[in-house]
Amino acid sequence: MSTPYGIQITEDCLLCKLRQSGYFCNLPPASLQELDKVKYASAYPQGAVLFVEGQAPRGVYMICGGRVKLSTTSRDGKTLILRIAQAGEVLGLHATVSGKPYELTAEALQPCQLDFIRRDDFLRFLQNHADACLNAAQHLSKNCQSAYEMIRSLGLSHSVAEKLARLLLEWSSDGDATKEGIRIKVSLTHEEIAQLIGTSRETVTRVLGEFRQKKLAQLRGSTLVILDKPGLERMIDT
Amino acid sequence: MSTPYGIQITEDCLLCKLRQSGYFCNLPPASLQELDKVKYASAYPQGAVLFVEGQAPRGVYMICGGRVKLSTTSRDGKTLILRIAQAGEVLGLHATVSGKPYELTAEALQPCQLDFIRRDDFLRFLQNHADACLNAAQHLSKNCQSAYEMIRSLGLSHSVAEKLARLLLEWSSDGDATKEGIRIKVSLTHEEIAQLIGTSRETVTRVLGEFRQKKLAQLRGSTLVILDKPGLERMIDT
DNA sequence: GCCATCTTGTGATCCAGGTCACATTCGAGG
DNA sequence: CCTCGAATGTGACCTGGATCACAAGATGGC
Repeated sequence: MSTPYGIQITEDCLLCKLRQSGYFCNLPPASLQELDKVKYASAYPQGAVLFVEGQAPRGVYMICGGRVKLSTTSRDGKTLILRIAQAGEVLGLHATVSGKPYELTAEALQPCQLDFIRRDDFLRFLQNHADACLNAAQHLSKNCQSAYEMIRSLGLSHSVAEKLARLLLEWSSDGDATKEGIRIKVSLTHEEIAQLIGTSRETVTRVLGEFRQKKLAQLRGSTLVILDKPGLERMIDT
Repeated sequence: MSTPYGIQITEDCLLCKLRQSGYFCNLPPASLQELDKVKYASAYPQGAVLFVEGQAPRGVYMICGGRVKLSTTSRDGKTLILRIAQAGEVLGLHATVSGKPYELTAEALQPCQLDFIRRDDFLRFLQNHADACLNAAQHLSKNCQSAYEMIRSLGLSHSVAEKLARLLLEWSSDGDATKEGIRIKVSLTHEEIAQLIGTSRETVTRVLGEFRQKKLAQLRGSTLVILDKPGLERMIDT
Protein backbone atom coordinates (compact mmCIF):
# COMPACT_ATOMS: atom_id res chain seq x y z
CA MET A 1 0.00 0.00 0.00
CA SER A 2 1.26 3.44 -0.86
CA THR A 3 1.80 5.72 2.10
CA PRO A 4 1.98 9.29 0.92
CA TYR A 5 3.84 11.64 3.24
CA GLY A 6 4.84 8.65 5.32
CA ILE A 7 1.54 8.01 7.05
CA GLN A 8 -0.91 5.13 6.99
CA ILE A 9 -4.38 5.93 5.78
CA THR A 10 -7.20 4.16 7.53
CA GLU A 11 -10.03 3.99 5.04
CA ASP A 12 -12.70 2.35 7.15
CA CYS A 13 -13.88 4.17 10.28
CA LEU A 14 -15.47 0.97 11.60
CA LEU A 15 -12.07 -0.71 11.71
CA CYS A 16 -10.24 2.34 12.98
CA LYS A 17 -8.53 1.91 16.34
CA LEU A 18 -8.16 5.59 17.13
CA ARG A 19 -11.74 6.18 18.15
CA GLN A 20 -12.06 7.11 21.79
CA SER A 21 -14.23 9.16 24.05
CA GLY A 22 -14.23 12.80 23.11
CA TYR A 23 -13.56 12.01 19.49
CA PHE A 24 -16.25 13.17 17.16
CA CYS A 25 -16.17 9.79 15.43
CA ASN A 26 -16.95 8.00 18.69
CA LEU A 27 -20.45 7.12 17.55
CA PRO A 28 -22.70 4.07 17.64
CA PRO A 29 -21.98 1.68 14.73
CA ALA A 30 -25.13 2.61 12.80
CA SER A 31 -24.23 6.31 12.68
CA LEU A 32 -20.58 5.54 12.04
CA GLN A 33 -21.50 3.49 9.02
CA GLU A 34 -23.48 6.41 7.62
CA LEU A 35 -20.57 8.72 8.27
CA ASP A 36 -18.27 6.34 6.46
CA LYS A 37 -20.40 6.63 3.34
CA VAL A 38 -20.08 10.38 2.99
CA LYS A 39 -16.50 10.98 4.09
CA TYR A 40 -13.41 11.23 1.93
CA ALA A 41 -10.22 10.05 3.62
CA SER A 42 -6.95 11.53 2.51
CA ALA A 43 -3.45 12.46 3.60
CA TYR A 44 -1.98 15.93 3.66
CA PRO A 45 1.68 16.96 3.82
CA GLN A 46 3.12 19.26 6.45
CA GLY A 47 2.23 22.84 5.64
CA ALA A 48 -0.92 21.95 3.70
CA VAL A 49 -3.60 24.59 4.05
CA LEU A 50 -7.03 23.03 4.48
CA PHE A 51 -8.99 26.24 4.34
CA VAL A 52 -8.40 29.95 4.65
CA GLU A 53 -10.39 32.43 6.70
CA GLY A 54 -13.02 34.14 4.62
CA GLN A 55 -13.65 31.19 2.28
CA ALA A 56 -17.19 29.87 1.95
CA PRO A 57 -17.52 26.67 4.00
CA ARG A 58 -17.07 23.59 1.86
CA GLY A 59 -17.46 21.17 4.73
CA VAL A 60 -15.69 19.76 7.75
CA TYR A 61 -12.41 17.90 8.24
CA MET A 62 -12.13 15.27 10.93
CA ILE A 63 -8.58 14.86 12.18
CA CYS A 64 -7.62 11.19 12.23
CA GLY A 65 -3.95 11.83 12.87
CA GLY A 66 -1.51 14.71 13.02
CA ARG A 67 -1.83 18.26 14.36
CA VAL A 68 -3.36 21.25 12.69
CA LYS A 69 -2.74 24.92 13.43
CA LEU A 70 -5.78 27.20 13.48
CA SER A 71 -4.96 30.85 13.06
CA THR A 72 -6.26 34.23 12.04
CA THR A 73 -4.31 37.05 10.44
CA SER A 74 -4.83 40.79 10.38
CA ARG A 75 -4.51 42.78 7.19
CA ASP A 76 -1.04 43.96 8.16
CA GLY A 77 0.24 40.43 8.53
CA LYS A 78 0.14 39.93 12.29
CA THR A 79 -0.92 36.37 13.01
CA LEU A 80 -2.65 34.93 16.03
CA ILE A 81 -2.83 31.17 16.57
CA LEU A 82 -6.12 30.20 18.13
CA ARG A 83 -5.51 26.57 18.77
CA ILE A 84 -3.50 23.52 17.82
CA ALA A 85 -6.08 20.88 16.96
CA GLN A 86 -5.38 17.20 17.52
CA ALA A 87 -6.78 13.83 16.44
CA GLY A 88 -10.49 13.47 17.12
CA GLU A 89 -11.34 17.09 16.52
CA VAL A 90 -13.49 18.45 13.75
CA LEU A 91 -12.31 21.47 11.80
CA GLY A 92 -14.57 24.01 10.17
CA LEU A 93 -17.51 22.96 12.30
CA HIS A 94 -18.85 26.40 13.13
CA ALA A 95 -18.58 27.65 9.55
CA THR A 96 -20.26 24.53 8.25
CA VAL A 97 -23.07 24.65 10.77
CA SER A 98 -23.72 28.36 10.47
CA GLY A 99 -23.09 28.68 6.75
CA LYS A 100 -20.85 31.69 7.39
CA PRO A 101 -17.31 31.84 5.96
CA TYR A 102 -14.52 30.00 7.73
CA GLU A 103 -13.33 32.23 10.58
CA LEU A 104 -9.89 30.71 10.76
CA THR A 105 -7.13 29.33 8.60
CA ALA A 106 -6.21 25.68 9.08
CA GLU A 107 -2.71 24.49 8.27
CA ALA A 108 -1.19 21.06 8.87
CA LEU A 109 1.73 21.26 11.30
CA GLN A 110 2.85 17.79 10.27
CA PRO A 111 1.71 15.13 7.82
CA CYS A 112 -1.95 14.46 8.64
CA GLN A 113 -4.72 12.11 7.84
CA LEU A 114 -7.99 13.95 7.54
CA ASP A 115 -11.47 12.86 6.56
CA PHE A 116 -13.39 15.44 4.61
CA ILE A 117 -17.19 15.61 4.61
CA ARG A 118 -19.05 17.93 2.26
CA ARG A 119 -21.25 20.52 3.91
CA ASP A 120 -24.62 19.29 2.64
CA ASP A 121 -23.75 15.69 3.42
CA PHE A 122 -22.65 16.67 6.89
CA LEU A 123 -25.74 18.73 7.66
CA ARG A 124 -27.98 15.93 6.43
CA PHE A 125 -26.02 13.52 8.58
CA LEU A 126 -26.52 15.70 11.66
CA GLN A 127 -30.23 16.06 10.97
CA ASN A 128 -30.72 12.32 10.78
CA HIS A 129 -28.46 11.34 13.67
CA ALA A 130 -29.31 13.06 16.91
CA ASP A 131 -26.33 11.41 18.62
CA ALA A 132 -23.92 12.87 16.09
CA CYS A 133 -25.62 16.23 16.37
CA LEU A 134 -25.12 16.20 20.11
CA ASN A 135 -21.51 15.25 19.52
CA ALA A 136 -21.17 18.21 17.20
CA ALA A 137 -22.70 20.46 19.85
CA GLN A 138 -20.19 19.13 22.34
CA HIS A 139 -17.31 19.86 20.02
CA LEU A 140 -18.59 23.35 19.37
CA SER A 141 -18.88 23.83 23.08
CA LYS A 142 -15.26 22.73 23.50
CA ASN A 143 -14.22 25.24 20.88
CA CYS A 144 -16.09 27.95 22.76
CA GLN A 145 -14.40 26.96 25.93
CA SER A 146 -10.93 27.15 24.50
CA ALA A 147 -11.81 30.48 22.92
CA TYR A 148 -12.96 31.80 26.29
CA GLU A 149 -9.75 30.54 27.83
CA MET A 150 -7.80 32.49 25.25
CA ILE A 151 -9.87 35.61 25.82
CA ARG A 152 -9.14 35.36 29.52
CA SER A 153 -5.44 35.03 28.78
CA LEU A 154 -5.38 37.95 26.37
CA GLY A 155 -7.69 40.23 28.30
CA LEU A 156 -7.02 39.59 31.95
CA SER A 157 -3.28 38.99 32.09
CA HIS A 158 -1.08 41.67 33.55
CA SER A 159 2.06 40.65 31.75
CA VAL A 160 3.45 38.42 29.06
CA ALA A 161 5.01 36.27 31.77
CA GLU A 162 1.55 35.57 33.09
CA LYS A 163 0.20 34.67 29.65
CA LEU A 164 3.10 32.35 29.01
CA ALA A 165 2.65 30.73 32.40
CA ARG A 166 -1.01 30.12 31.58
CA LEU A 167 -0.03 28.52 28.28
CA LEU A 168 2.60 26.25 29.83
CA LEU A 169 0.17 25.17 32.52
CA GLU A 170 -2.45 24.42 29.90
CA TRP A 171 0.10 22.25 28.10
CA SER A 172 1.26 20.59 31.29
CA SER A 173 -1.94 18.53 31.48
CA ASP A 174 -0.86 16.44 28.50
CA GLY A 175 2.74 15.87 29.50
CA ASP A 176 4.54 13.01 31.23
CA ALA A 177 5.69 13.40 34.80
CA THR A 178 9.41 12.61 35.23
CA LYS A 179 11.69 13.02 38.21
CA GLU A 180 12.91 16.43 37.05
CA GLY A 181 9.45 17.69 36.14
CA ILE A 182 6.65 17.43 33.64
CA ARG A 183 7.99 16.71 30.19
CA ILE A 184 6.01 17.91 27.17
CA LYS A 185 6.70 17.67 23.48
CA VAL A 186 6.03 21.04 21.85
CA SER A 187 7.09 21.35 18.25
CA LEU A 188 6.61 25.06 18.07
CA THR A 189 9.06 27.88 17.48
CA HIS A 190 9.25 30.92 19.74
CA GLU A 191 7.55 32.77 16.93
CA GLU A 192 4.59 30.41 17.06
CA ILE A 193 4.41 30.56 20.83
CA ALA A 194 4.35 34.34 20.53
CA GLN A 195 1.43 34.08 18.13
CA LEU A 196 -0.39 31.84 20.59
CA ILE A 197 -0.30 34.45 23.33
CA GLY A 198 -0.38 37.58 21.22
CA THR A 199 3.09 38.95 21.83
CA SER A 200 6.39 39.33 19.99
CA ARG A 201 8.98 36.65 19.38
CA GLU A 202 11.71 38.54 21.21
CA THR A 203 9.59 38.82 24.32
CA VAL A 204 8.90 35.08 24.30
CA THR A 205 12.63 34.40 24.09
CA ARG A 206 13.28 36.77 26.96
CA VAL A 207 10.52 35.46 29.21
CA LEU A 208 11.50 31.85 28.53
CA GLY A 209 15.02 32.81 29.54
CA GLU A 210 13.63 34.34 32.71
CA PHE A 211 11.68 31.15 33.46
CA ARG A 212 14.84 29.10 32.96
CA GLN A 213 16.74 31.37 35.32
CA LYS A 214 14.06 31.07 37.97
CA LYS A 215 13.96 27.30 37.46
CA LEU A 216 10.29 27.40 36.56
CA ALA A 217 10.45 25.78 33.14
CA GLN A 218 12.93 24.95 30.44
CA LEU A 219 12.54 24.63 26.69
CA ARG A 220 15.27 22.62 25.03
CA GLY A 221 14.77 21.87 21.36
CA SER A 222 11.22 20.68 21.13
CA THR A 223 10.89 19.38 24.68
CA LEU A 224 9.53 21.55 27.38
CA VAL A 225 10.11 20.62 31.00
CA ILE A 226 7.97 22.18 33.68
CA LEU A 227 10.27 22.31 36.70
CA ASP A 228 8.09 24.18 39.16
CA LYS A 229 4.39 23.98 38.43
CA PRO A 230 3.31 25.67 41.68
CA GLY A 231 5.71 28.47 40.88
CA LEU A 232 4.08 29.00 37.51
CA GLU A 233 0.65 28.88 39.10
CA ARG A 234 1.68 31.59 41.50
CA MET A 235 2.35 33.86 38.54
CA ILE A 236 -1.26 33.86 37.42
CA ASP A 237 -3.08 34.54 40.67
CA THR A 238 -1.40 37.80 41.48
CA MET B 1 -52.09 40.36 35.96
CA SER B 2 -49.13 41.19 38.16
CA THR B 3 -46.12 42.51 36.31
CA PRO B 4 -43.07 42.20 38.51
CA TYR B 5 -40.22 44.57 37.66
CA GLY B 6 -42.52 46.24 35.16
CA ILE B 7 -42.44 43.62 32.44
CA GLN B 8 -45.07 41.36 30.95
CA ILE B 9 -44.47 37.67 31.26
CA THR B 10 -45.48 35.55 28.32
CA GLU B 11 -46.21 32.12 29.71
CA ASP B 12 -47.01 30.25 26.53
CA CYS B 13 -44.28 29.96 23.89
CA LEU B 14 -46.85 28.96 21.27
CA LEU B 15 -48.62 32.29 21.65
CA CYS B 16 -45.44 34.31 21.94
CA LYS B 17 -44.96 36.94 19.25
CA LEU B 18 -41.24 37.40 19.75
CA ARG B 19 -40.17 34.28 17.95
CA GLN B 20 -38.21 35.01 14.81
CA SER B 21 -35.45 33.55 12.73
CA GLY B 22 -32.25 33.15 14.67
CA TYR B 23 -34.12 32.74 17.93
CA PHE B 24 -33.52 29.44 19.60
CA CYS B 25 -37.26 29.12 20.19
CA ASN B 26 -37.97 29.40 16.47
CA LEU B 27 -38.93 25.75 16.22
CA PRO B 28 -41.68 23.72 14.57
CA PRO B 29 -44.86 23.63 16.72
CA ALA B 30 -44.36 20.04 17.84
CA SER B 31 -40.92 20.74 19.30
CA LEU B 32 -42.04 24.05 20.72
CA GLN B 33 -44.84 22.36 22.59
CA GLU B 34 -42.36 19.96 24.13
CA LEU B 35 -40.13 22.85 25.09
CA ASP B 36 -43.08 24.60 26.69
CA LYS B 37 -43.58 21.63 28.98
CA VAL B 38 -40.12 21.70 30.52
CA LYS B 39 -39.43 25.42 30.76
CA TYR B 40 -40.01 27.73 33.69
CA ALA B 41 -40.83 31.30 32.73
CA SER B 42 -39.93 34.06 35.13
CA ALA B 43 -38.92 37.67 35.44
CA TYR B 44 -35.67 38.98 36.86
CA PRO B 45 -34.85 42.48 38.08
CA GLN B 46 -31.98 44.55 36.79
CA GLY B 47 -28.75 43.36 38.33
CA ALA B 48 -29.99 39.80 38.91
CA VAL B 49 -27.19 37.25 38.60
CA LEU B 50 -28.36 34.16 36.74
CA PHE B 51 -25.21 32.16 37.24
CA VAL B 52 -21.63 32.68 38.25
CA GLU B 53 -18.53 31.30 36.53
CA GLY B 54 -17.37 28.13 38.18
CA GLN B 55 -20.83 26.92 39.23
CA ALA B 56 -21.98 23.51 38.11
CA PRO B 57 -24.41 23.88 35.21
CA ARG B 58 -28.02 23.79 36.37
CA GLY B 59 -29.46 24.35 32.93
CA VAL B 60 -30.03 26.98 30.27
CA TYR B 61 -31.84 30.30 30.23
CA MET B 62 -33.58 31.47 27.09
CA ILE B 63 -33.82 35.23 26.87
CA CYS B 64 -37.36 36.29 26.01
CA GLY B 65 -36.78 39.95 26.70
CA GLY B 66 -34.11 42.22 28.12
CA ARG B 67 -30.34 42.20 27.85
CA VAL B 68 -27.86 40.15 29.81
CA LYS B 69 -24.18 40.83 30.41
CA LEU B 70 -21.81 37.87 30.15
CA SER B 71 -18.50 38.41 31.86
CA THR B 72 -15.49 36.77 33.42
CA THR B 73 -13.38 38.07 36.28
CA SER B 74 -9.80 37.45 37.30
CA ARG B 75 -8.85 36.76 40.87
CA ASP B 76 -7.67 40.32 41.36
CA GLY B 77 -11.01 41.75 40.35
CA LYS B 78 -10.37 42.78 36.75
CA THR B 79 -13.51 42.08 34.71
CA LEU B 80 -13.88 41.37 31.03
CA ILE B 81 -17.29 41.47 29.38
CA LEU B 82 -17.58 38.83 26.71
CA ARG B 83 -20.89 39.71 25.22
CA ILE B 84 -24.18 41.44 25.79
CA ALA B 85 -26.81 38.82 25.03
CA GLN B 86 -30.22 39.78 23.63
CA ALA B 87 -33.66 38.24 23.21
CA GLY B 88 -33.59 34.91 21.40
CA GLU B 89 -30.25 33.80 22.78
CA VAL B 90 -29.64 30.89 25.07
CA LEU B 91 -27.40 31.33 28.09
CA GLY B 92 -25.33 28.61 29.67
CA LEU B 93 -25.52 26.48 26.55
CA HIS B 94 -21.91 25.33 26.44
CA ALA B 95 -21.79 24.49 30.13
CA THR B 96 -25.05 22.60 29.90
CA VAL B 97 -24.03 20.66 26.81
CA SER B 98 -20.54 19.82 28.01
CA GLY B 99 -21.37 19.34 31.68
CA LYS B 100 -18.44 21.55 32.64
CA PRO B 101 -18.91 24.49 35.02
CA TYR B 102 -20.31 27.74 33.67
CA GLU B 103 -17.42 29.63 32.10
CA LEU B 104 -19.03 33.03 32.47
CA THR B 105 -21.13 35.07 34.83
CA ALA B 106 -24.52 36.21 33.58
CA GLU B 107 -26.11 39.35 34.98
CA ALA B 108 -29.30 41.11 33.86
CA LEU B 109 -28.56 44.60 32.56
CA GLN B 110 -32.24 45.47 32.80
CA PRO B 111 -35.43 43.76 33.90
CA CYS B 112 -35.61 40.54 31.91
CA GLN B 113 -37.95 37.73 31.12
CA LEU B 114 -36.08 34.46 30.98
CA ASP B 115 -37.20 30.89 30.54
CA PHE B 116 -35.19 28.39 32.52
CA ILE B 117 -34.81 24.76 31.46
CA ARG B 118 -33.19 22.20 33.73
CA ARG B 119 -30.11 20.50 32.35
CA ASP B 120 -31.46 16.96 32.17
CA ASP B 121 -34.73 18.13 30.63
CA PHE B 122 -32.83 20.18 28.10
CA LEU B 123 -30.46 17.39 27.10
CA ARG B 124 -33.37 14.98 26.73
CA PHE B 125 -35.14 17.57 24.63
CA LEU B 126 -32.13 17.93 22.34
CA GLN B 127 -31.78 14.18 21.98
CA ASN B 128 -35.37 13.79 20.90
CA HIS B 129 -35.60 16.82 18.65
CA ALA B 130 -32.95 16.91 15.96
CA ASP B 131 -34.19 20.32 14.78
CA ALA B 132 -33.68 21.81 18.23
CA CYS B 133 -30.29 20.16 18.47
CA LEU B 134 -29.25 21.75 15.21
CA ASN B 135 -30.54 25.06 16.53
CA ALA B 136 -28.42 24.58 19.61
CA ALA B 137 -25.40 23.85 17.44
CA GLN B 138 -26.08 27.02 15.50
CA HIS B 139 -26.23 29.06 18.67
CA LEU B 140 -23.01 27.54 19.93
CA SER B 141 -21.45 28.34 16.61
CA LYS B 142 -22.59 31.95 16.96
CA ASN B 143 -21.02 32.07 20.40
CA CYS B 144 -17.78 30.77 18.94
CA GLN B 145 -17.89 33.35 16.24
CA SER B 146 -18.34 36.22 18.63
CA ALA B 147 -15.56 34.81 20.80
CA TYR B 148 -13.24 34.67 17.78
CA GLU B 149 -14.19 38.23 16.94
CA MET B 150 -13.20 39.26 20.44
CA ILE B 151 -9.92 37.36 20.23
CA ARG B 152 -9.13 39.17 17.02
CA SER B 153 -9.90 42.47 18.67
CA LEU B 154 -7.80 41.73 21.74
CA GLY B 155 -4.92 40.04 20.00
CA LEU B 156 -4.51 41.77 16.67
CA SER B 157 -5.29 45.40 17.46
CA HIS B 158 -2.42 47.85 17.58
CA SER B 159 -4.13 50.35 19.81
CA VAL B 160 -7.13 50.95 22.00
CA ALA B 161 -8.48 53.30 19.34
CA GLU B 162 -8.55 50.40 16.93
CA LYS B 163 -10.31 48.12 19.40
CA LEU B 164 -12.90 50.76 20.13
CA ALA B 165 -13.44 51.38 16.42
CA ARG B 166 -14.02 47.66 15.94
CA LEU B 167 -16.57 47.65 18.73
CA LEU B 168 -18.45 50.67 17.42
CA LEU B 169 -18.55 49.19 13.94
CA GLU B 170 -19.86 45.93 15.35
CA TRP B 171 -22.62 47.90 17.05
CA SER B 172 -23.35 49.98 14.01
CA SER B 173 -25.06 47.05 12.31
CA ASP B 174 -27.99 47.25 14.71
CA GLY B 175 -28.47 51.00 14.67
CA ASP B 176 -30.80 53.30 12.76
CA ALA B 177 -29.47 55.45 9.97
CA THR B 178 -30.34 59.14 10.42
CA LYS B 179 -29.20 62.20 8.50
CA GLU B 180 -26.39 62.92 10.93
CA GLY B 181 -25.23 59.31 11.11
CA ILE B 182 -26.02 55.89 12.50
CA ARG B 183 -27.81 56.19 15.82
CA ILE B 184 -27.41 53.37 18.33
CA LYS B 185 -28.77 52.94 21.81
CA VAL B 186 -25.98 51.75 24.10
CA SER B 187 -26.80 51.71 27.78
CA LEU B 188 -23.28 51.10 28.90
CA THR B 189 -20.91 53.18 30.98
CA HIS B 190 -17.38 53.94 29.89
CA GLU B 191 -16.32 51.44 32.51
CA GLU B 192 -18.36 48.71 30.84
CA ILE B 193 -17.09 49.65 27.39
CA ALA B 194 -13.57 49.41 28.79
CA GLN B 195 -14.34 45.91 30.06
CA LEU B 196 -15.63 44.96 26.62
CA ILE B 197 -12.33 45.79 24.94
CA GLY B 198 -9.95 45.00 27.77
CA THR B 199 -8.72 48.46 28.64
CA SER B 200 -9.11 51.05 31.38
CA ARG B 201 -12.02 53.41 31.85
CA GLU B 202 -9.85 56.51 31.56
CA THR B 203 -8.54 55.41 28.20
CA VAL B 204 -12.06 54.85 26.89
CA THR B 205 -13.01 58.36 27.97
CA ARG B 206 -9.95 59.76 26.25
CA VAL B 207 -10.36 57.83 23.02
CA LEU B 208 -14.06 58.65 22.83
CA GLY B 209 -13.08 62.29 23.21
CA GLU B 210 -10.61 61.86 20.39
CA PHE B 211 -13.31 60.29 18.19
CA ARG B 212 -15.60 63.22 18.95
CA GLN B 213 -12.87 65.68 18.00
CA LYS B 214 -12.21 63.89 14.76
CA LYS B 215 -15.96 63.75 14.06
CA LEU B 216 -15.89 59.97 13.86
CA ALA B 217 -18.45 59.15 16.54
CA GLN B 218 -20.19 60.76 19.44
CA LEU B 219 -21.55 59.30 22.64
CA ARG B 220 -24.15 61.48 24.34
CA GLY B 221 -25.89 59.93 27.31
CA SER B 222 -26.87 56.50 26.16
CA THR B 223 -27.05 57.26 22.45
CA LEU B 224 -24.10 56.70 20.24
CA VAL B 225 -23.97 58.34 16.84
CA ILE B 226 -21.55 57.04 14.26
CA LEU B 227 -20.71 60.13 12.21
CA ASP B 228 -18.07 58.71 9.91
CA LYS B 229 -18.22 54.98 9.43
CA PRO B 230 -15.59 54.85 6.67
CA GLY B 231 -13.30 56.85 8.92
CA LEU B 232 -13.68 54.27 11.68
CA GLU B 233 -13.11 51.47 9.21
CA ARG B 234 -9.90 53.09 8.12
CA MET B 235 -8.64 52.79 11.70
CA ILE B 236 -8.72 49.02 11.64
CA ASP B 237 -7.00 48.26 8.34
CA THR B 238 -3.76 50.01 9.05
C1' DG C 1 -34.93 70.68 45.86
C1' DC C 2 -30.88 68.64 47.82
C1' DC C 3 -27.60 65.48 49.08
C1' DA C 4 -25.02 61.13 48.13
C1' DT C 5 -23.35 58.46 44.67
C1' DC C 6 -22.19 57.18 40.29
C1' DT C 7 -20.27 58.72 36.04
C1' DT C 8 -17.18 61.42 33.10
C1' DG C 9 -13.17 64.38 32.11
C1' DT C 10 -8.24 65.45 32.51
C1' DG C 11 -3.37 66.01 34.00
C1' DA C 12 1.03 63.76 35.48
C1' DT C 13 3.91 59.85 35.88
C1' DC C 14 6.05 55.57 34.72
C1' DC C 15 7.25 51.20 32.79
C1' DA C 16 6.23 46.76 30.12
C1' DG C 17 6.96 45.37 26.08
C1' DG C 18 7.06 46.44 20.93
C1' DT C 19 10.47 47.35 17.55
C1' DC C 20 14.88 47.52 15.28
C1' DA C 21 19.38 45.87 14.80
C1' DC C 22 22.61 42.58 15.22
C1' DA C 23 25.26 38.35 16.91
C1' DT C 24 25.06 33.59 17.58
C1' DT C 25 23.56 28.91 17.17
C1' DC C 26 21.15 25.16 15.11
C1' DG C 27 19.99 21.86 11.72
C1' DA C 28 18.93 20.03 7.24
C1' DG C 29 20.66 19.12 2.63
C1' DG C 30 24.27 18.57 -0.49
C1' DC D 1 31.96 18.36 6.68
C1' DC D 2 30.39 22.64 4.97
C1' DT D 3 26.89 26.02 3.91
C1' DC D 4 22.98 28.61 4.20
C1' DG D 5 18.66 29.84 6.00
C1' DA D 6 15.95 29.56 9.98
C1' DA D 7 15.65 29.95 14.90
C1' DT D 8 17.33 31.98 19.05
C1' DG D 9 19.59 35.34 22.13
C1' DT D 10 20.43 40.13 23.53
C1' DG D 11 21.01 45.23 23.75
C1' DA D 12 19.02 49.97 23.13
C1' DC D 13 15.31 52.86 22.53
C1' DC D 14 10.71 54.77 22.72
C1' DT D 15 5.89 55.00 23.44
C1' DG D 16 1.00 53.68 24.43
C1' DG D 17 -1.64 53.17 27.84
C1' DA D 18 -2.10 51.74 32.90
C1' DT D 19 -2.45 53.95 37.12
C1' DC D 20 -3.22 57.52 40.54
C1' DA D 21 -5.41 61.58 41.89
C1' DC D 22 -8.71 64.85 41.58
C1' DA D 23 -12.38 68.00 39.53
C1' DA D 24 -16.73 68.43 37.55
C1' DG D 25 -21.16 66.76 35.91
C1' DA D 26 -25.10 63.82 36.00
C1' DT D 27 -28.75 61.17 38.48
C1' DG D 28 -31.95 59.49 41.39
C1' DG D 29 -33.84 58.69 45.98
C1' DC D 30 -36.40 60.86 49.44
